[in-house]
Amino acid sequence: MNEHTPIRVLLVDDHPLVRDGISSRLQEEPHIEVVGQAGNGREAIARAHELCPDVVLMDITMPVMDGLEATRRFKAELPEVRVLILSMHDDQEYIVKLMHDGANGYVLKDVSSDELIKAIEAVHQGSTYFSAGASQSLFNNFHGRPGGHEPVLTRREETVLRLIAEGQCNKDIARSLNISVRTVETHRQNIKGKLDIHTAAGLARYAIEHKLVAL
Amino acid sequence: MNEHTPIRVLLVDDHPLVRDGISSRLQEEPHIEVVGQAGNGREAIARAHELCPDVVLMDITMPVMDGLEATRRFKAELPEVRVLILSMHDDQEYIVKLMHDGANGYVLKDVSSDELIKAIEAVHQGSTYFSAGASQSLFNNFHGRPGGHEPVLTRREETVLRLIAEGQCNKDIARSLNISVRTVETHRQNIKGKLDIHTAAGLARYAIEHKLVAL
DNA sequence: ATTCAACTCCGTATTACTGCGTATTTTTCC
DNA sequence: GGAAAAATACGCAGTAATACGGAGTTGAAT
Repeated sequence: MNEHTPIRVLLVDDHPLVRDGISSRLQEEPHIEVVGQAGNGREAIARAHELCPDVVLMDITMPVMDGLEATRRFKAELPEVRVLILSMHDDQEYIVKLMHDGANGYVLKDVSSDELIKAIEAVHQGSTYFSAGASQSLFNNFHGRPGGHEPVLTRREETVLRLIAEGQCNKDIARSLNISVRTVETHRQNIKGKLDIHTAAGLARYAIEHKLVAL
Repeated sequence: MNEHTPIRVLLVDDHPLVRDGISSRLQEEPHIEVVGQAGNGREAIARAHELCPDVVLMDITMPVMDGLEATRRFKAELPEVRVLILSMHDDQEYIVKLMHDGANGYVLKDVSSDELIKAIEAVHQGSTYFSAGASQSLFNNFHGRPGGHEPVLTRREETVLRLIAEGQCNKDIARSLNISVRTVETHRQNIKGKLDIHTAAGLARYAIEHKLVAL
């Protein structure tokens, strides 16, 4: 990297304390300059237009506009800006979506600040950076199970699962979907078989975890 | 506060990056010294025994041992240590529980680092500190509903609910808690009565919604 | 036209859970 | 120390869900 012009970083996280902290740590590095901060995606884009940062270090979960949407906007409006995602969640689904939307790297919040700095340098140079946990996830997802070990539910099964997770009993579900209770039972059985989950509560948990239902 | 002996702070958060950041920021204050860090509650207690910090700055959600349990342990084993909770969630239930367990303050992660420093100073002096959002919550909780329309589960019921939401069946729960299946059934019954929820899936949903279980 | 997966429905036997009741022992609190 | 709340335990009739099994229909693949 160029020692004479520091890497200009825009910090985006909805927690000022976390921003302040990371900012404070990054300022210790002479070749990195935190040129601004933002508390959500919309702010981030506005500030980026003013500040022309090299790298945007962005959290995913934020109010107003989250990291996913913001990444899309960045790639549309300011494609020259490198987007480095900083997330708490080692979540394949997120990672895949984000990379698809043009993010240049993904770093878990449980890395050291040294590794974060390496990541910033890497994406600034044009590389793509994944922290250890994240790349592991991706690898598993793409290569580990070609057929997809993730049991995939059919559309109908997913619908039924959603209703179960909403707290409806089989009778209610049958009425909702205009099918017989027996059919609902069969779906339920098949779902449990596929997911290897054997209680209704477990199914609800699964559904929420996989974002089939909102809370 | 005494300018000659800095406030000794132990930083507890499961994200090294967040720890590093906050640590870096706190070190800028001459009257505060970060004497150590820990990644979960158990580590925190071990380190506290070695380091004798004045203030423990602790996250709630952590692996191995979370902030709630850790706070209880601190108050039992090291009552002279002041515990300042640092949380992302402006959640009445958490706050009430924590204060009951002896925490000395509660700061949301969306405060500025300046306010965090004030909070550390306050609890070190023996005061109790709430960040703006948190105290607002408490106020609402105590005054808004005198009778308390929110159905409150007992500790045991909460435990049972947690296990249900984790997908265990009554038999498993009974074994886990060393009580009879009938008793679990009774708890389940009482929980459903209090919450007016009538399916296991609904209970799981409730538990997740109210952060009794992690996903 | 055949094949396949998804969706639908059912029988039977078993197990799990519900709803309602009661009762004893701890804990907690004043 | 005594009242109140919580936790524990049990009975029992009834309902819901599970775990097996089998089977007919439909629509898309092509």
